[in-house]
Amino acid sequence: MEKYFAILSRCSLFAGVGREEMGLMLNCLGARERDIPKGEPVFLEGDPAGFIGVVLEGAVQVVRDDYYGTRSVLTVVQPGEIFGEAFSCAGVETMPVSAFALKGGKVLWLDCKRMLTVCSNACQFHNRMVANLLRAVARKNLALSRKIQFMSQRTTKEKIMAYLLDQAKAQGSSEFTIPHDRQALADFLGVERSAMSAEIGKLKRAGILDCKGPWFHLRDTVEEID
Amino acid sequence: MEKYFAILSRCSLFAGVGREEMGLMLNCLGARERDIPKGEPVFLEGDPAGFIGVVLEGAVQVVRDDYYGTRSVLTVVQPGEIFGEAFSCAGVETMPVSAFALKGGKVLWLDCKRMLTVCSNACQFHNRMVANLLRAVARKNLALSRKIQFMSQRTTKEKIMAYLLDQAKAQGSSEFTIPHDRQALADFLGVERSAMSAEIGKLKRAGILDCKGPWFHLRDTVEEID
DNA sequence: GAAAGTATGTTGGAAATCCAACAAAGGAGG
DNA sequence: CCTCCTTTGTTGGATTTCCAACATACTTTC
Repeated sequence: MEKYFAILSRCSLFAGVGREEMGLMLNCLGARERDIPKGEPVFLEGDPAGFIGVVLEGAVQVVRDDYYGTRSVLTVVQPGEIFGEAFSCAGVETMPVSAFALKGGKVLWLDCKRMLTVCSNACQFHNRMVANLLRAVARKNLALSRKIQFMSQRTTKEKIMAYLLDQAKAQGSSEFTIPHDRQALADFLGVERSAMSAEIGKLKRAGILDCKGPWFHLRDTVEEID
Repeated sequence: MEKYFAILSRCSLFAGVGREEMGLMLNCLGARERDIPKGEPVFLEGDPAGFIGVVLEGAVQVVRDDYYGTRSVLTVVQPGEIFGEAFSCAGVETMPVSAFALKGGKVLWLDCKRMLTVCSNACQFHNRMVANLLRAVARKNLALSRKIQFMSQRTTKEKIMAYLLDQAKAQGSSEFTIPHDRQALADFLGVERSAMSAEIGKLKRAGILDCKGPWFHLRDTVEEID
């Protein structure tokens, strides 16, 4: 566990927690590590809720598949970020979504009930952690609002551009990489992969952007798009 | 303030708070009441964040308008429910959305910073309130996830049905009323009002549902839709 | 380095959406 | 009761998306 202190100290949940307290708190929260091979489920729809997951290595994709098999990508969770916390904090019995490892990696499982119940060991940190958790859940809320903003756009092109402009702003540069492959980006924006691919092609030919794989560059020329 | 105790005691924020503590807490949170006439803004995009609003009477619609004037309805807040909490708890400076009063009504403003800072008067309730707040933010998270689930459907008809099935489940009956008019429902689902209207017409003729204004009835016949 | 498998780009026709404009149905106010 | 105004339903053409199928990289594996 000690080797992941660098990751965990960047985790919003442990903001302001020192190395020595970290160990106590992880113990208090019933932390256990688990390896997930690439492509394998981290948890599945219907699994009992009540946990908070922390990505230590790799990346985790949270998805919801409907009756027809249409997949909706809710979010991609990177090392140091958490998942499952909203469902657990809301008090639902079972998870309404599934999650899969994009790359092989490690996740840390924390018991949400222990987090919300006052403990005897590290109470001075407990309140801080609940405040951290509150902030983390609120931020995830903002992320969902942004996703809704993208999906609210009328055309595929507008959805793509809204997402890319947001990414450029978030990463502070007109050059950036995204955490989705093309299929996942389409599932994230709620559009067809092939149609999206065609629109990206148009945007490239129009000189609006350049891209190669996960790398994008938004040009600052503002011209008419075909 | 006293006259709204019935409403406030049903507010998730004050779960488990008695009548006498309520007054202390409201004072502690810097609560102030405000009347909003029908159609007027409750707050506007760009206004400073840091507050939590509680609807006492009427209803508040939270929206986001993009460059082109396309409106996206994020949520409708009913009496006893709260709004603005996610943005304030996430620590953003200014509100990224606007809100308008659907009917004339009253809202209560609470200072979010005071809620997150330990006070001297009612500390035993303070921790409970932070826990309540966490649960409320997490639940709003679920509501956003459900909205995304509706919007992820490919066709307008599927979006409508997904929403109506969810409402029927939430209200525990195949007959129910929705808090949106047709334009707002379209803005909520991210579709065109006229196209939605046409699809609802088809569903009625197909015997899938019946509706009149905000009232809907989902029939349990499962037949092919034209 | 060849082969198999995966990811991405491209295309064409069918289907659905968008948009604008109008018709019809209600409600509010005089 | 009438008029004005808002909301809801309807229609048709232009646009866009969806879907399936295929072509072309790029990766991985042996």
